[in-house]
Amino acid sequence: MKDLVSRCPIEEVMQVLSGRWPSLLIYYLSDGTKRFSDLQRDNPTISHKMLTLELRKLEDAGIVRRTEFEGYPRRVEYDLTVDGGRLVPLIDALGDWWDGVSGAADASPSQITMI
Amino acid sequence: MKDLVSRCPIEEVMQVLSGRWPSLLIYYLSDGTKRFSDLQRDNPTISHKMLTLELRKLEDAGIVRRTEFEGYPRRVEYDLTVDGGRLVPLIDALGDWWDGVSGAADASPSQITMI
DNA sequence: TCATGGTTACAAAAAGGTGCGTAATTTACG
DNA sequence: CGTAAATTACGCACCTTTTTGTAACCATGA
Repeated sequence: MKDLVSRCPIEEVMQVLSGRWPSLLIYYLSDGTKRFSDLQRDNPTISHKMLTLELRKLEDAGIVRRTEFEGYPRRVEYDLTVDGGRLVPLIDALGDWWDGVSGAADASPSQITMI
Repeated sequence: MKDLVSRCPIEEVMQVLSGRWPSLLIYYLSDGTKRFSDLQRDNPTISHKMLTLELRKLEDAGIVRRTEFEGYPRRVEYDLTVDGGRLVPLIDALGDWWDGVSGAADASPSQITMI
């Protein structure tokens, strides 16, 4: 994990968090341990391919822990690592920030200023 | 701006911040007002096209303000809006979090637990 | 003609969806 | 009793869609 190549940590985090799913999966997992099928139910529009790929990516980044149990049918559980847990409030803060962004700001669209 | 469709603010922010460039551009702009060509210099690997597209997206999101000046050759300045400025510490926090993520965590890769 | 900040059209690359196959055991059925 | 189906979490191949890169073109006025 954390084998991304970049000088800038911000560039690296965004590499992990970019896209539609990572933050959502982290959000759902902040709820507690989930199985693959739980996450599928939580988000019905994600394909099973994407779900595995994204979970793998989050695991590699050290955000999610994957635990496989012996038995049949197969059982795999996912939960946030400690680091992953620490990420949650930061993502929440982004959501709050967005809520605070003035939607009425389009009062000044690309103005032309002369000097 | 802010005409994204989603119930979840987190999904919406990520729609804006996802990708390689948004956070970088915000970072460079947190430095102060920049011109198009300054941003090109700041990030030599972004294509001309991407730079305009990304700046446009950030402008639409209310993060970046674009100001066009009369004169020749043409002059356009970009800077962060107040909202954009408030976003900077949040992005920084993500970077700091990433720095703190234990890279040694691959000690426990996809363990198999039996019951 | 140059520089600045774009736009547009086309091509390449990356992301994403769909459907099939698989493992190993239990349950269901004739 | 023999066997077929169901179950869960994927991997893989193929195909479509989206994103991004490349390059060319445009306007301005000194």
